[in-house]
Amino acid sequence: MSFVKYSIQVLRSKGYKVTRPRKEVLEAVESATAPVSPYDISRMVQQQGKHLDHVTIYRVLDLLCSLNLVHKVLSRGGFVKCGLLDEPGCHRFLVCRECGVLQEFTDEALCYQESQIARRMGFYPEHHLTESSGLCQRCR
Amino acid sequence: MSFVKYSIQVLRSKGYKVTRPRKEVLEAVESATAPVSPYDISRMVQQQGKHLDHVTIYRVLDLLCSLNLVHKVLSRGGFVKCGLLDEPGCHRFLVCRECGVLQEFTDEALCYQESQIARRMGFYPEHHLTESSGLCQRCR
DNA sequence: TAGCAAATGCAATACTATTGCATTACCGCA
DNA sequence: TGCGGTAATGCAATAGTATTGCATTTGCTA
Repeated sequence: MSFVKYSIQVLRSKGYKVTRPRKEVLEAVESATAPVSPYDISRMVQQQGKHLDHVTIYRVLDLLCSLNLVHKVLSRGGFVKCGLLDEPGCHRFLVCRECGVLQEFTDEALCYQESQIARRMGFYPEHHLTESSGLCQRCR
Repeated sequence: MSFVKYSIQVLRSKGYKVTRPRKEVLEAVESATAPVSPYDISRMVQQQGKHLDHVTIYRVLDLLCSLNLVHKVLSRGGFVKCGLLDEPGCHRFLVCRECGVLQEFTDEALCYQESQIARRMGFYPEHHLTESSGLCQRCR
């Protein structure tokens, strides 16, 4: 099932309305390989002759993040669709510093070790943020 | 040796001038346990009856980052002094979501594993960004 | 299809970040 | 210690990013 369709299902199942703005944000994120900012999305929508207020885009992205349908990539200041919709746990990213292309993966062992170290230091971890920057195969 | 003194040494050794603004930014960062933003620093300096232009603060922080004397903590949008000045390699952070207090550590094994996985996925990693959020002992 | 609550759009505003250029002040050298 | 050259700063202007409150619209249920 496509990212957009799956997301719409999730929205409905949680009681959120499926609106035109939400669908368009989903489609914009779906079509992107690299992280896109709220204003990127605004421009993408405009290029199709439509319009979305940027405030709406911010709010939609917030919601999608809270539902784990998209991730915020801090090192890029942008958002990507979640590439592992069915896999829970800690998601990690490889981001190409040249083209911004993104690959997503999880690794339970790594996540476990990280938590162990944190706890040994008296810290109670809830969420790990991991973004590796470097070069993708193409840009190399 | 204190963070400020060490940093001044590094600045000199690389041919950078040791100026009043640079010293004040270093002192502000030194005194903070949680990440501080450029404008935070601006306010801290003002509370001492002094003044620094925010543009200068941005530039100083850029420089200090490039010298690995401070780190930018993306999940907080702020900067902290490097807590492991003598240890090279990949630095990781535990950030308390309540009070923002930060602990820094490195772990070669983790870093190595991360790189291995990345390479197996056709990616050439250069830098790992890891920030775990959760609760510190006090806030728990 | 009518009504309600959720969601959007708009306006205003605050915060964050960057650039170019004139002026200042740090540092090496006499 | 004082001077000159250059790196660094401050200022002004501007662009980009993010948030809030409120009136209006729209999706969804009955």
